[in-house]
Amino acid sequence: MSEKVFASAQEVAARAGVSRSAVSRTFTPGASVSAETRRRVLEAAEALGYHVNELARGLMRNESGIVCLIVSDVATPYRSHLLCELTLLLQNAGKVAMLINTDRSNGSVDRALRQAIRYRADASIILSGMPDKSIAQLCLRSGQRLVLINRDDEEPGPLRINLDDYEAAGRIVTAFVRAGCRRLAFANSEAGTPSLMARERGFVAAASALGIEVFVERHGWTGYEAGKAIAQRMLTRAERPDAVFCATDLLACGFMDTARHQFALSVPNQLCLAGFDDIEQASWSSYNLTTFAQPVSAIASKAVEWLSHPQPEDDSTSQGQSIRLHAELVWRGSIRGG
Amino acid sequence: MSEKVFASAQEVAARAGVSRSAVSRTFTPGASVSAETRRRVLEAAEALGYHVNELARGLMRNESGIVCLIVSDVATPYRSHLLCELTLLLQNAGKVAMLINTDRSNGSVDRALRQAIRYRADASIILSGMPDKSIAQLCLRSGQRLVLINRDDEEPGPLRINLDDYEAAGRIVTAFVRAGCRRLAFANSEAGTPSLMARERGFVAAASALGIEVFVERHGWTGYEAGKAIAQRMLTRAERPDAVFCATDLLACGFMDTARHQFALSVPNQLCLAGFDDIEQASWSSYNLTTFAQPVSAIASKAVEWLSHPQPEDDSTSQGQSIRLHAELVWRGSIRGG
DNA sequence: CGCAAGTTTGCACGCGATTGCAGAGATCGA
DNA sequence: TCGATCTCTGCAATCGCGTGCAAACTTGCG
Repeated sequence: MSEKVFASAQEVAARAGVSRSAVSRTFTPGASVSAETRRRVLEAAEALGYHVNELARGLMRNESGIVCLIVSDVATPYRSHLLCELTLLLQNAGKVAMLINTDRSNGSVDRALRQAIRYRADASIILSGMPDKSIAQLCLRSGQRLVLINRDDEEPGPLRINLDDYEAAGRIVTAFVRAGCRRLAFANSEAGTPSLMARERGFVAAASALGIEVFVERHGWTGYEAGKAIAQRMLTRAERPDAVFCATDLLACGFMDTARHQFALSVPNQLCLAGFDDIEQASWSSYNLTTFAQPVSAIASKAVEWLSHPQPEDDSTSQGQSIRLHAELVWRGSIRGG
Repeated sequence: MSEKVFASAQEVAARAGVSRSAVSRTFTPGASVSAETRRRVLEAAEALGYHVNELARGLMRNESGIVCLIVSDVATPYRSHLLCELTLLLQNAGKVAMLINTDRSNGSVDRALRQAIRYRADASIILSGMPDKSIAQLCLRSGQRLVLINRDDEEPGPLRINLDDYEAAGRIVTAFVRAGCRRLAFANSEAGTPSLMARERGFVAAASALGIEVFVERHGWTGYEAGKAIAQRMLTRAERPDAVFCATDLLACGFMDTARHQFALSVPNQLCLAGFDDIEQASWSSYNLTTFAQPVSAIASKAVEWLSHPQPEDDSTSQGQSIRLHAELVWRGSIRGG
């Protein structure tokens, strides 16, 4: 890694018999170079195996082309799906994605953002966890764009993309009731992220409006295992629920498996279930889960679009923009009727 | 992105009343600075919100700290798991991961590697797809480390990490036969990657050694849907197989679902199944799939270890190293007996 | 106190690029 | 033929940092 290995613009210039500036201009779209010069430069570059050094370019331009993706639980279906979509769009926009994996410990998002700053990332997209306000401020002050996905929050400055979690949760109550269910329950994790809590509140509120009280259980992390554990508890209660809304598809899968294989309950005949995210597994025929679809592509494209276009921040306070997307109900077979 | 926003080492030096070199040395581990100077520098840095510019540093050091991860099908369980593990280890090693998604475009691995070169990545880890030989050569010549995971290939130079796919496939034949199965089949995708083909060859060979002919079907991409489609075809044949080895867990899940829900077959009573990868879903109780575990952590740590340590390339020909890891059979409930 | 050895520190150069500025040609109309 | 205008091109400054080298300072010991 120590010996010099790459041809520099200098050497290309020498070989092509032009100045270094000419080389630079050849590789800068929209710069003024004559066709002849350009040809000779390209030829020399090819011969020498020249590749623009983005580090140096970023240094001068004050724009690295790097976008940081800050995310925990990368291996989770929903997260990896979003990640996939984002990287694809970023690449198309001529940016490059730097992936920072945060665990759930606190302070790890801050470390990630600091890393982003050190590489002078043009922007950061936060898929999980919340940055400390001071760090977020630092990012913003330093001209870095910040996008928060599904982290509803009043932090000023960044772009915030959220779903209508609250309303969606209300809609599923209707579906449950229409299916004849009366003993409603909500399965949540202890994570307590804004979107999860919004789903819970929306569900409870809508049920309450119909005079139904919801049994809420929060347990563990937002995964399959937690779903099993919650089912374990809920289904052994005297007053067993006949409809459960799980805050997440993973929870729902775990719940359904335990309900069927351990309690021999038939879904949806004896128990109605719904989830949220519409991960791939929800459509697998073993689950066939009715759920809400995260508009992953829309989320990703909104984010990238906002990063690419010098967004209209003429808005006086530069208070940041907030986008609210719709989570569509995907009707499958885990609720009666339909 | 245009106005200058960050404090430079220069300004920190001024505020601390020292030279710029002192600042630089303070942030360079192992450099010679007195405790007093260091303190004043750190204080000034804190006050000014100074953060080392890794772009500039990388420029000087000829070592960016960037490692490129080149991968397709990011949203797939196995890939995202590996990705997760890799980024975590890279971060611990003080490197940073640049994610390049090679979906939906051909020649994209080459473009990706070129991108890696332009950012002067210290190394690239290729999880999918094969680079053009000439590009790979370019990477190597330019001092970039190259790691190929599960792309068995005789390309010289890089580190190659592979599993004992061939032997593993042989072991599952034994298990099937012991369970009393005689009509063996192999479900593969058309992808034809080295590891998939090795599994197929190993399976066919081991069966053939026992005088059993294997029915092989290749179809579609390596996912759930392909598994369903293959099951559809295989199970409508006159001579229906009683044991199927799927090249991938995703294929196996699709296969199992179709076998059960559409052909009303009982697994493992009427049909034995096995997969490969040990994705999370394989352990879900709806599938409870017997499969081979990819040693994901081991793969990741081998890769990162090799990148971090100036590996012993004193090996005369610098022919590249090849690591072969063991895929352990995880026995669950989709094969009779055990 | 004097000198050798060791520790810090500052200077100045280089890394590989972009870009404002001004000069050199080229084109064109009168 | 002569400016005037326009297109190219090279010069040199700059971005933020690392590091060899030599000067300055500190320390220890006789």
